Amino acid sequence: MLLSKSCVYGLRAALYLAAKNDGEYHSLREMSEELNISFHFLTKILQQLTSDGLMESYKGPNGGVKLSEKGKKATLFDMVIAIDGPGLFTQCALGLPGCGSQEPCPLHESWIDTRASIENMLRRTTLIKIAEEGKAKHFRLTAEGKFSW
Amino acid sequence: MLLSKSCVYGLRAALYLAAKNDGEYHSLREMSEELNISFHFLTKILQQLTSDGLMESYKGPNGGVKLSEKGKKATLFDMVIAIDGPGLFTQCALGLPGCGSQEPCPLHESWIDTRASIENMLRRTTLIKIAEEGKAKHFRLTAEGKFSW
DNA sequence: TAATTTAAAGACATTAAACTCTTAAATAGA
DNA sequence: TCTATTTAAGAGTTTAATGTCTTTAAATTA
Ligand code: FES
Ligand code: FES
Repeated sequence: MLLSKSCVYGLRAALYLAAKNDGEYHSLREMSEELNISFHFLTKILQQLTSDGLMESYKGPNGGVKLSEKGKKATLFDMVIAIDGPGLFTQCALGLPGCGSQEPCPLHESWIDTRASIENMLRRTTLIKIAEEGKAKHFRLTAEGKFSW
Repeated sequence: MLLSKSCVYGLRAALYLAAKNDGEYHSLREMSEELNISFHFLTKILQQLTSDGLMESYKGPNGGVKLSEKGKKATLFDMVIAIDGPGLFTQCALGLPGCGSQEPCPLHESWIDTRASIENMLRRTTLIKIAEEGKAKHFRLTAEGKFSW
């Protein structure tokens, strides 16, 4: 898969929060149930996004997480970088160490173009924008489509 | 990573054979040493390509593997399908089961375009063509660049 | 202060990918 | 026929990703 499971779960959760778009904290329990993601696993992932500054968390009753100001401006690219790191956008298609025009592998020229088109696609869209669209068009965010924006 | 390690190793080996472009069988021992790939692991991968008809193998002294006729016409896409399967070209970017315009996820429209551009990139080039270019321009095929076409 | 709710942190378990080893089967050549 | 060479097949191991559980810390409510 292009993105790791952690990354996909993080994205779904971020889109959930972006769709709510209230300033409220939403608990991980609520989100894990709505989105059909393991509670503890989701916790791990969102901790990472919180420490990365894309989300803010609050402990105690009525606590939870919400998008930070930074998170509200974030693109899908920012999310992928935060969770999976930059590898997808920097690594050689043949897995060779270092990827550059200095000592390219046979796939280099083709791959850097394709890689850039993936990156552009992810940079193009903010969480908020895609969540608004999802809400308007009733796109699905879970396996069963049972989640309603 | 976009492609699995198995897939990358398979590609490197296929490019090795495509570059030789003699009708000869090349032993797995030779290839694993030239390409810095674990002998036994490479064996597994090439067995798969052989049973898929992209390569032919021959046992005994002076045996080994070579590209089949099908393999000589094969593109990078054919190789990826043979080793990693079609998932990359069919699956939902958010990991949801089934991916189609029937019940799209919020990334669907963006993703199918990007996915197609990956697929086109891989379909565009045959092993032979890319190996010829690699040979002509002395591109590297191993970590240290020690392999010489 | 005490009880409850929630995230944080980290240990632990499971699974799938990556890698290794051993034995069997086919072929060639002495 | 015997031995060496090579792929085939399959079992076994290691490692990294994924998923679960327990304990701790912070905040709220009573
Ligand atoms: S060196 Fe291989 S893709 Fe750049
Ligand atoms: S449904 Fe998600 S990418 Fe097609």
